[in-house]
Amino acid sequence: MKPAPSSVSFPKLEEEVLSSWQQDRTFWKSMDRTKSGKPYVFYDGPPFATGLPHYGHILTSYVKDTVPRYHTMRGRFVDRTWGWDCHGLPIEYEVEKHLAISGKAEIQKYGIDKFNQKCRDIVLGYAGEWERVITRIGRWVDFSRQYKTMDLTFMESVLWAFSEMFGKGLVYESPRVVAYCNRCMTPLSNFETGLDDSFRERDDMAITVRLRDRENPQWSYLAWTTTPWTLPSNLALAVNKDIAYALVEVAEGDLVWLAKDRMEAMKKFLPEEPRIVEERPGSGLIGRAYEPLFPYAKGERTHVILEGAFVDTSMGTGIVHMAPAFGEDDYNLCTSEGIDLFDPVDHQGRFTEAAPDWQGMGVFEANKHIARRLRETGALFAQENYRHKYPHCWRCDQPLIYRAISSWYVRVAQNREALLSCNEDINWVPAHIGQGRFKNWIADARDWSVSRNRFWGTPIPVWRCQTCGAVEVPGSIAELEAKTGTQITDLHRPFCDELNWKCSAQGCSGTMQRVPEVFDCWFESGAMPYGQAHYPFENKQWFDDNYPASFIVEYIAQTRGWFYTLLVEGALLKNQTPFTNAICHGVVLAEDGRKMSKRLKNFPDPMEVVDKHGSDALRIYLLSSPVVRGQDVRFTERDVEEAVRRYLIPYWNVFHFFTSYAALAKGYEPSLLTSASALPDRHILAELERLRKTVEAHIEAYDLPRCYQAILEFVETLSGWYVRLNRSRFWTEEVTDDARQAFDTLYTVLVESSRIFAPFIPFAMDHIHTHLVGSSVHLADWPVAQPARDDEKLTSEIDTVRRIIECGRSVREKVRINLRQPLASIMVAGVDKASVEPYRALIEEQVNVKAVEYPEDASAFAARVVQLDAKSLGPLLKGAFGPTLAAVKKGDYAVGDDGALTAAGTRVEPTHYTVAWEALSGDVGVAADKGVVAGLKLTITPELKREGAARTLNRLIQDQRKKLDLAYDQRITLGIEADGVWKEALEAHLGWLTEQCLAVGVEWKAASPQIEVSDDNGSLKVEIVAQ
RNA sequence: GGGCUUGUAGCUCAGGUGGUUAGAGCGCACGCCUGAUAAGCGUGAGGUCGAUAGUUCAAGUCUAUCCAGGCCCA
Repeated sequence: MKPAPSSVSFPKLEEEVLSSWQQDRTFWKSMDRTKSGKPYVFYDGPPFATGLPHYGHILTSYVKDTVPRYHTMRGRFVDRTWGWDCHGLPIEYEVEKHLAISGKAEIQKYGIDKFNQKCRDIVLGYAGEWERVITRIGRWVDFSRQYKTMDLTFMESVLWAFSEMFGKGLVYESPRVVAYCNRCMTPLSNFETGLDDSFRERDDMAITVRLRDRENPQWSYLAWTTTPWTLPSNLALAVNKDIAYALVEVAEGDLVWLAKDRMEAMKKFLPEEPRIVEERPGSGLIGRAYEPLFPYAKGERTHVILEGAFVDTSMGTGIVHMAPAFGEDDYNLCTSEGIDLFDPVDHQGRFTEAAPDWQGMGVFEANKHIARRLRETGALFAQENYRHKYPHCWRCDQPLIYRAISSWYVRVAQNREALLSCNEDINWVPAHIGQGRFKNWIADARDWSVSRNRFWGTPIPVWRCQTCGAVEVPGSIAELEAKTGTQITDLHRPFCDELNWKCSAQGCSGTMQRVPEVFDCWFESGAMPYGQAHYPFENKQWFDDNYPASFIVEYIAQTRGWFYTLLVEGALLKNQTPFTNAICHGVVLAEDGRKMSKRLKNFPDPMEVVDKHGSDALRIYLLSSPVVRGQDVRFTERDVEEAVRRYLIPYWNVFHFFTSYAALAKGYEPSLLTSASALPDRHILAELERLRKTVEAHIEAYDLPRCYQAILEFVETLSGWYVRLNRSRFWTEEVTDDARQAFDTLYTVLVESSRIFAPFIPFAMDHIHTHLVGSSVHLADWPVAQPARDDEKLTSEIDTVRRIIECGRSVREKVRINLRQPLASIMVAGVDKASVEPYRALIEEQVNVKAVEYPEDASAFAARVVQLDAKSLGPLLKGAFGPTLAAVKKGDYAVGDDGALTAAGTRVEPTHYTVAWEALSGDVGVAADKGVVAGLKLTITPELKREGAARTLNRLIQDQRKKLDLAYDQRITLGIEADGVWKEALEAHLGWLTEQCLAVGVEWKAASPQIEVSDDNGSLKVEIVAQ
């Protein structure tokens, strides 16, 4: 056994372990040795490679590494392939920036083929950086078999998924109101409009218009809007049936309706003392028809008052103008009422010939012209400036509009029950996600718009006959090739757009042409289980055998993202949840509690933290924090350092201790043992067994913080208790039976605990395990259960002994009697003598007392306290329990001959109380801890005083030896001049002292002393001469 | 406005099924260096458990309301 260095740089150690992993192909070996094991399937959500990995990715990666490492050690085959998300607007935006172009028109002018090629060129731009970072932090994942969402095989599986859904009648095309950028000529996803800064203050013109009732020319309805340009598209008004509306006289014979609650807000446009002619609830207005403001829109059921539950009185007039082409509520309400859209605005946001008065005019420009026209016709009731938050395009900064755009939908809403039932099969960590946020989200899931009017993505595989409108949705490349007779090597636009074939409808000679849209990249990530396996074109059996996955992990926002899209596609395609366990982690915030921001530089670079403290420390810090329970965490470098100090260093020191002394012990060859006979050895093995059980239970429940807590407690017991107390057993060159057992015990504990720690602290544990055993810990099996090591009695006895010792230390600290000063005895109460007695010598040594006593009558240092058994007595006594407890606490009770206790007039049977002890208050010589009371006899007899002085003298000499830089085995002679207690101490303990400090001779003269003391003990001079 | 979530020591956090005296680390104070470890060890001070009301013999824990923060939805 080679001795390990006493200290180590963990980042450097990690680099060495990394290179050994690389050299020995350790990851591949671990896959190889489990390849016949039962698969443990985990799905890896693909990230975009357009930016560098940040703490969130690193956190997710740690979880994605730790859990599979554990299951690998349990013999499961955990395939881990990397994936990349390649498609979508973020990539397109990067390319637009790069090419200095913006918007669909410019992209089309530039050429879709060239544009998409650029996307392909940059999409893996940071892939190398990612691989470097992921590798450095110690995540094992196969980069050589990575899947990409832009692979032909992946895209084919996406086609299959969509076509499958189409075949089940789960797909339809429909307009929907979305945020739209006139300049980029594309809708924006809610992800994009949700970006910081996209909602900004903007001043708009808010106008209130009057719309005249068709039957009663005296009546008008007041409607308020901040988008006058939508008024030419007005098709209806909406009121809330429960709100009170007032008919107010504004001039002779001129009556207007508005919500009564809004009169105050509108008062400057109303007469000073408005006369309410009539009041009605909204239900009394529903169905009335009014005169259109503009003559453009024609329709049968248009220009009537509808009921809108969304109408409230927080702004406007309580009567809402409905332009179904330009508002979500408007659209939903009007379509449900059978009113068709009227959309006189083109893709660039300009009025078309459908609104001839404004044709060619941009909508924002049109606002003031429309207002002027309305003023001229008398329809303008009021006009104000209105400052509000308004969404802007995050790319070109133009204000967005809301408009109905045709889109392809997956029917989610009508399948909510299926989603909910799938959700019941998922174990969520934390559990509230599954019953709260996620469940609520799917409980009112809406149909999912899966198409985007863009370029870089998997094409929506819908071909439509240009003549008769027939639709075909091919679900495979083979099908497409058969129809077109061309070989397909790329499905991206524009190649897929060029694929046509003759319509097969009877009597139709039209051409089947693909619709222009591509998929929302979320549809592709939700199809990841199929795409990565190229299901069902390949790996069909494997997939069917291994669906659903056991485990996935992502951050909490993905309840609306990947968690959701996976579930939707799994439920619709497989009628089964795609994953059965999900860890939902929180967000890593900056130390100041805000989001991490590169601009603010409020966080340290992750790789610098890794270089400084190591990846193990970062992993420990993150995975032991509440962030893996779905809460947010404020990143603190201090706490990463703390992980090094609390976990790594103490464990390393134990390792160093073992290897150093094992190297000195002649002929010692370490071997693993299953059990030991010596008490301390049995104890630490019992603790080891408990550790294994605890960690196993928690990791199986996907509770990572509790695993780390168990690890920490074990490290503390091993280092602070077992090694500290058993050191002397290892100081031997001769390997006695006891020494061998101590060595083998510690060896066993180190080997097995390093295996238990391995998934959680993979670098350091591999180094240590390899040093001890000669092979990687990640190629080892998880330790098997050792029920024989279990010993609850022993562990609880040791707990008591530790308490006694701590009480002793506490007393000494309080009364300022140094541990070097021996005392006569420690008196103990509140413990079972028989279970403590075996540890008598240990207590005496640790507390530095001559005896341990268990006085029959402990009243000298401890007070009797009766402890009522609240759990059994409470329900029995009910209301009498409180007073009884209070009386007992005051000491106001009596115990009868039969052992029954009476307090506050209540009789308590002996089975309902126990007697414990607490420290006698005011006695400084006593300390108590959880029922254990210990008192020290503080009287220092002259004899004890001499012994204490001798020990102090020894310390002084040893101190001086060190100052003189003497070797451990350097012999010395002492020159001493002493009087008082010092002298007495020397007389009594000279033999002991010379032995302790390796003195071969003593002279009672100190000509040039290095030590000079003068205190209560007298005066002392000591001279040390090396021999 | 609705949903979820958090509120426990100066700071960061633990606290199955209600039970008498609420725990840990950091920080702070004090003490301890010859035998694995000063990147260490020990001891101690520090808390009306966000507020109020309720249920109960008994509430940090259960219920309701409110206050404050976070995330999401509208």
